[in-house]
Amino acid sequence: MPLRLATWNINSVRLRAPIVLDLLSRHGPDILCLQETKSPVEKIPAEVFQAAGYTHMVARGQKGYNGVAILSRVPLEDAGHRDFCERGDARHVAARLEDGTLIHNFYVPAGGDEPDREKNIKFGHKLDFLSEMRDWFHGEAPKRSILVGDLNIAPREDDVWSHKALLKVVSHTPVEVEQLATVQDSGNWVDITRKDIPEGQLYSWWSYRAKDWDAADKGRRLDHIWATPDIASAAGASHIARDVRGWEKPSDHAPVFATFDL
DNA sequence: ATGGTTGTTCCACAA
Repeated sequence: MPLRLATWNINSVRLRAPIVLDLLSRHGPDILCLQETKSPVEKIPAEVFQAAGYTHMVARGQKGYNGVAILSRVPLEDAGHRDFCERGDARHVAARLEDGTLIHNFYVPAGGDEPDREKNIKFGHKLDFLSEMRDWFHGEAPKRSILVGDLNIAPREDDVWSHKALLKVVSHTPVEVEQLATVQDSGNWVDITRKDIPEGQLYSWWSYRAKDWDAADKGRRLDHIWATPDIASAAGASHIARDVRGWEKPSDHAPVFATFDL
């Protein structure tokens, strides 16, 4: 059975419930992982998604910031979460499918503006979060696992509109790119999007601040789908739905898709 | 070098 999976930083699930429904009806993923829901779990309009066939939800939330949720039309169970950096932030949740496949949904800290942990504690928090991910996966040796989310790092030169212009911009600095590589190595994670689309510019986020995001096209690939090697070969059909960035009242992120023949 | 936009909450802050 092919499993169609999507990840999308929704930037308020309550405000954007209508376009979540549009995405579900037009693209019909089996599982949709959301980040920046910005809502306590009990205030997520789960009944609206249930009515559309997405009868399962695993989520963590808090008031105003962060928040992650997994909506599914196939059965899955809550597989817990980890409180990275012990701040009580809702930035990770995991779910297990009936066949045992584990799905991690992450919202990595954005890291502020200044890429220097001495001057900017948010950047330090981002690096510490990534170190904890690395150490955790190093100990876990994940199997049959999928990791998705807004990792807030665009690792490759062709994951940003200008490598040179962004070398000192948080999300594409060498220290972050190296740190993300250590996370990837620690779990033997395969970048599924780039396995399927190895060549060319690829973005999943465009700032709200650009006056014409589509024409300027100053994007970054911040949203990722990874998998462990035992199921990476079963993955395909990767796609970033760029057009969604142009919908009514859009998120600044576009959803990323992949299919797994599990 | 600067300012540009959006969302939530409370009278800023985070992205």
